[in-house]
Amino acid sequence: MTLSQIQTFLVVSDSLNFTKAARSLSVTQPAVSTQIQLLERELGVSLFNRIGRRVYLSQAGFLFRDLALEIIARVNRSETLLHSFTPMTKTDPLRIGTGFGVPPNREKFLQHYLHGTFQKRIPVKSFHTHEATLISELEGGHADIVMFYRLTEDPSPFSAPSRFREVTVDSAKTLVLGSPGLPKDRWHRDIRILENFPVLLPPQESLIRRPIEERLAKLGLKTKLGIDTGDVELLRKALLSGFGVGIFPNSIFRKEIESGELIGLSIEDVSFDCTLSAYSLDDTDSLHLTTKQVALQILASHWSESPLKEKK
Amino acid sequence: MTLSQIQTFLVVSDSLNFTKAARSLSVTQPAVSTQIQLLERELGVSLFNRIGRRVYLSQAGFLFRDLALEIIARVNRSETLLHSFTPMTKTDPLRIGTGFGVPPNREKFLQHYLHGTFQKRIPVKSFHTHEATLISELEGGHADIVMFYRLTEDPSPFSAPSRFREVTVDSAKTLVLGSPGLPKDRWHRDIRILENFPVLLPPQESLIRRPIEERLAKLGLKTKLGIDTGDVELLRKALLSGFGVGIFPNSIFRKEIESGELIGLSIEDVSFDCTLSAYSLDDTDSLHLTTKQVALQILASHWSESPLKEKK
DNA sequence: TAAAAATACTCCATAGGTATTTTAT
DNA sequence: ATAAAATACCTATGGAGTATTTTTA
Repeated sequence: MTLSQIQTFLVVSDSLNFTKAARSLSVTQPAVSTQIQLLERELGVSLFNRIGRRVYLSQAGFLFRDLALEIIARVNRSETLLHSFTPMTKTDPLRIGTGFGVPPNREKFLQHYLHGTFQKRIPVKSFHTHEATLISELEGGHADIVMFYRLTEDPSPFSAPSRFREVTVDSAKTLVLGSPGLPKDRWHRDIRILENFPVLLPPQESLIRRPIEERLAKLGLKTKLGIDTGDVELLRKALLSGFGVGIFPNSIFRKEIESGELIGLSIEDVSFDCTLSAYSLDDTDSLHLTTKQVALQILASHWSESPLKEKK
Repeated sequence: MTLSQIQTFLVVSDSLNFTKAARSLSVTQPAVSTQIQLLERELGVSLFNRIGRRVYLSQAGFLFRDLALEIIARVNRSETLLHSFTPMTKTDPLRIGTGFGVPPNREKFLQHYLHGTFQKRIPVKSFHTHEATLISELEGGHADIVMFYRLTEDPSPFSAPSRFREVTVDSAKTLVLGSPGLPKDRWHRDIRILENFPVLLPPQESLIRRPIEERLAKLGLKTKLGIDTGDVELLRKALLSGFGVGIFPNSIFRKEIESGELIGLSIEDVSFDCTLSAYSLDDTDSLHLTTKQVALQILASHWSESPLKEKK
């Protein structure tokens, strides 16, 4: 399929006349015939019914027409948008706020890409705080990008979602995590284990804390809550020391799980999908991309795949 | 711009590496270079920043990426959709209901196209009734397609709009219409003329009656309402005889306006845009087009342009 | 008989390949 | 010195044109 075939199809579908279509496309009639035939052969359907010397759109043709219109509309939009594009020159520092479990100190990685994109040095300032604070920071215009974990099926935590652009930086599953050092006979897939150990949870202000607690309450489990802190380092040490088990998004402890230092059990009753999302103000209406949008894209496309490959 | 260029761009924008992209596209690196260069030249922007031997998406590249993804998604959807397409064989008669001002008796015209599309005779039954009745006919499943005029800026009159597919068959403007035979000195653009003649309006049940009356009320005009009927033939005769002036969508009396038998004045205060819409149950979820959807498309694409050309 | 689509065949533009150069790490 | 993109040049595929045939209204 080629764009010129799609365009030819659309013109023919308007006039229902190969000769007229050829004229308005400034080609000859056999050229139109051939292109439509190639398109039909490739799609495996007749787009037009040729009855006598009359031409009608077939059922498949009607189906294709809507999609073809959408394709051409986007091609034209690309052309007008990019043709009138002048790159922005903003060099303000980019303020990135991160919530619970989001690895800090990615400035270097991001700066690298920002430089490649803007061909200009754009400094990055990042800070780490509670989700609730983060959200108001973004809404108040004090941060350009914020990132935090949230339950995948929950709606966006923003009151005016359309103003903010969300990109998924990483997807994770909440897992019950424990040290392999825990007594073998108790460390199995039985949900009851949660009653026999201290249970470490994300901090109160985290957006994934409530769904976890709701699940635990629904199961009627009497868990002994251990540490309730946002300090991931502390939680990591507690888990590794065998102090207890924890319920966290797996990506926070991905390295430990991969190396076997921690084992994660995906127990249906308490685990759910969550998403590491980044938000920024949505400026797609304006002609030019803003730094934050580009940074968002960079975060989304490179964070989980190979976030550290540029560090070496 | 070609689809293969767009696809190449997307692969390169993922890997940010021409050589790797070339490998996964099964072409050579110079081929990728050339295609990206051609694309950039055509769009008039750099899509990638080549810094040293590193490649980064430029601002314009990020802008284009979203559109490119949408284009390719639709191309792929076309291919899967049409490849698994088997034409439907339904031959039930198509029940079309029309409201005020919609020319009846287009069965022959539609049947012609339906036959061309389905290569099978599909009978059409049409009936003419009040808008309110039409809507409940469609919702009750007693009509396949209904058509009526409505104010363009008004929302769809259906309670569950998502269930129904709307296509615009024609666009019109309500005009103050009068015969050229009316006394010259009174027949001008002064809105006050409406107080000195009987004013013919669309019937009560029509969806465009209320907006017209609201405008007249807003202007505080004391109009003498003449005939209140849905019979277009009667209204036409009343207008042509110079009995009074009327306020109707121009397309109802398009022929008379073009021939000069009637003159239409676009007086800002009372005229507004309206739309001749056709609705049917939206079945786009299912793989196959239904007869009514194809008929909708036919109506939309051929009604206003050349509705009668097949009659000769 | 005329008008429209399909077919046959030729030609040329362009996409892609090979070999090489340039550039930066 | 090596790895990656750009360039130069060549080849071949395929799209478009011309001439002709087929079909039907």
